[in-house]
Amino acid sequence: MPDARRPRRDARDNEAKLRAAALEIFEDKGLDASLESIAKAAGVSIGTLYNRFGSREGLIDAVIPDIAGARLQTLGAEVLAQPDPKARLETFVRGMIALQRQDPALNDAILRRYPDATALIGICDASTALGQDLIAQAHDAGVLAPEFTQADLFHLLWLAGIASREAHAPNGWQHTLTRALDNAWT
Amino acid sequence: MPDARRPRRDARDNEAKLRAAALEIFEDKGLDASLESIAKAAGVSIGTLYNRFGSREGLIDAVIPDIAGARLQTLGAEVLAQPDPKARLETFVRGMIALQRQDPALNDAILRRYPDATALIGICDASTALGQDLIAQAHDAGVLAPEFTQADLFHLLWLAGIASREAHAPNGWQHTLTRALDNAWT
DNA sequence: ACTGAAGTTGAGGGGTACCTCAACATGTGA
DNA sequence: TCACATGTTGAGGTACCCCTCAACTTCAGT
Repeated sequence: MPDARRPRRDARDNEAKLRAAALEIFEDKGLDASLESIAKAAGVSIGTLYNRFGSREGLIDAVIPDIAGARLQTLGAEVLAQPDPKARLETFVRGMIALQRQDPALNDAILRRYPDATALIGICDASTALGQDLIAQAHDAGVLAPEFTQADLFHLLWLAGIASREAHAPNGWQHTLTRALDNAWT
Repeated sequence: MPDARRPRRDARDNEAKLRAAALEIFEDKGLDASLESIAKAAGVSIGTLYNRFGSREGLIDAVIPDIAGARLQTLGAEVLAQPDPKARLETFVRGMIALQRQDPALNDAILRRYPDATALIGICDASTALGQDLIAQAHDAGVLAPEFTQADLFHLLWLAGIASREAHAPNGWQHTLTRALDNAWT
């Protein structure tokens, strides 16, 4: 009787191949990339993808939280390295927009397009919490207008997210969004 | 021999039914609505739709320019009724955003998602030209920061457009965008 | 080597949408 | 009335994509 607890080696190999292919394709095309294209890129059948990960959300959660967590942690460190609340909030906003622009997968994550990818959502919630902290600190320091709330921050990043998703996006919209932030400092 | 120049009555009737259905569905779902759903709503086969209009662009051009032209003309009149360049530009921006929000078809038009719908594009170009005039007048009057260019106006309205297209859009993003405009007055 | 559990496969059923075209229907002038 | 130009129809081909499952293959313990 085979050991019921360890997966077979071919299963582990296929899982690894699928993870690698999924990471590449998700980062290139976004989290709504065709699962069949991922299976094909992994050199494995679509049935195996479903065997290993169960669903798109399962695959997302197996692949994206690591990279998303690392990126957000890096940004968090940059933010904390700033000398004052204003610089911290500004670094956070610009950093988030940059992440959204350069990585369709992370952008979809931040937009919460797959709410059932619970591990990923958890990481995004952490970044939202960081944003709220930074808003509160800026308010406490008196450098941010009281009318600029966490909802405004949310809308700013949400706009950046959907703008980033547009294939034929014009350049320069970031300027328009950060202008909105510029207007909020006291 | 039948008169070669006048279409048959059933053809005209079907065309009218298709126009009515297309207008309703385009305004409800946007210009990318399923053509089959339009044919079905018109009580006509999909083949007839293609017979009468040739393509999605043909149907769009047969149906949308009228309504789009009327709406933009109304907005233009409102704009001209304003007493000063600043109020005119602000009325224009808020009016455009309102149009984009309330009518998915007009929004798709303004985003130029169907560049081959030439009649419609012509009308949108006219509204762009109006925007440019208003920017220039505001600059001349010295009420608008020189750094706020027509490109900024374009980005503002483009962001409003793509935000309006999101089905699960949060409310309040308009505030974020108009904050960007607020920041541009001298 | 053998065997049974574990794993893989990919055709196939379901769905959406586009567009075509051969067969059929009808309006209209003579 | 009738012929035929004009017009309608919708099944069917194409192209995506999702997800399943019965048949097949392979791993690994004995």
